[in-house]
Amino acid sequence: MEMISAFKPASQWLEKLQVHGYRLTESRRAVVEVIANSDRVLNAIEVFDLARERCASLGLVTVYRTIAKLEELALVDRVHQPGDCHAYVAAVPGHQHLLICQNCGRAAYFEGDSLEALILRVAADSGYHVQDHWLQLFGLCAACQPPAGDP
Amino acid sequence: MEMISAFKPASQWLEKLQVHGYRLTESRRAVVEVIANSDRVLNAIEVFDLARERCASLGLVTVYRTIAKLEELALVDRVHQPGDCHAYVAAVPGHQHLLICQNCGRAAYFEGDSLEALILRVAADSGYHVQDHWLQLFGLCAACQPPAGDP
DNA sequence: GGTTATAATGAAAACGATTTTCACTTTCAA
DNA sequence: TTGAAAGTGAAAATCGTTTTCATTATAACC
Repeated sequence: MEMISAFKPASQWLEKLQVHGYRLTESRRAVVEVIANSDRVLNAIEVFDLARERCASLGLVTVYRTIAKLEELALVDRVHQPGDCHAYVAAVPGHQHLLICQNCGRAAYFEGDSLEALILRVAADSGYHVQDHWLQLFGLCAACQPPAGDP
Repeated sequence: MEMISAFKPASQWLEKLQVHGYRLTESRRAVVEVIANSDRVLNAIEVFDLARERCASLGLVTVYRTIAKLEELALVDRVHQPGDCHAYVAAVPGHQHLLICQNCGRAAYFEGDSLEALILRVAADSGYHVQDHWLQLFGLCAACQPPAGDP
């Protein structure tokens, strides 16, 4: 199994925005670069703070509006975590399962193909028509784990 | 695989509240009965509306406060869904995977033991120390599916 | 390059869900 | 029965997010 990192060149995102009729602005560029270049989940305020380093006049409203467009174009996924449903990550097409560090927010996607049999079985047993699923793992990334032998 | 329904006698919940030093009041009883007797996910307003049928003077604030206590005692789980992270269901100890109807909110728990191998593999590949996981299936329960042959 | 329609902007106001504050009421142990 | 403390509902405060609106910037067209 390979782990898939979420890095995507911001230029591709900007191009996709343009292709869909959206204009390229300084504010938008700043927001896109922050999210596209991050390997962590970020909420609106975090994006705002990071993006203002590139575009001081940026407003929080524009962060929300840009995130909404990026979600619409499937460039960004909204991430739900215990105690926080307001984070976003760069999406990776076709790999919908996330592994998230509960300390630093670092995120990695992985494939979960072995779920199919389980889902079929649950559908058969329950009578539900299963349309979608979420599998997410939470823990500590390598950098955030306490050194071995610590109390 | 067996499907586990979430029914729990409200009296057990009330007893557990009492054991933990919480007092039994009419408002609290009404909230507890609504959630304990529902097989669907409910948000605060839905609980409020249903519980007021038993306790007309009930305030929305008390709904929130009671839900918080029930979560703390692991009697209720907060449910995250695409587009709504503010629903609650009666918890079932030891079975943490949910199947939720996106039409009526009916919820069932199921076991997902086959996940263990997957989680171990992801942990080994990624270097993460995996502490928790969410597996949720979304779809339509038997009652909410359109009749076969419909367009 | 200049012009122009319109998309995008930020500030302020509005919004909805949740939490806090507070004066009053209820529970329950002594 | 009594009294300390927990619990209550209403109102106000708070938080994150969305809407409104007058202004600015973009990019297609000349």
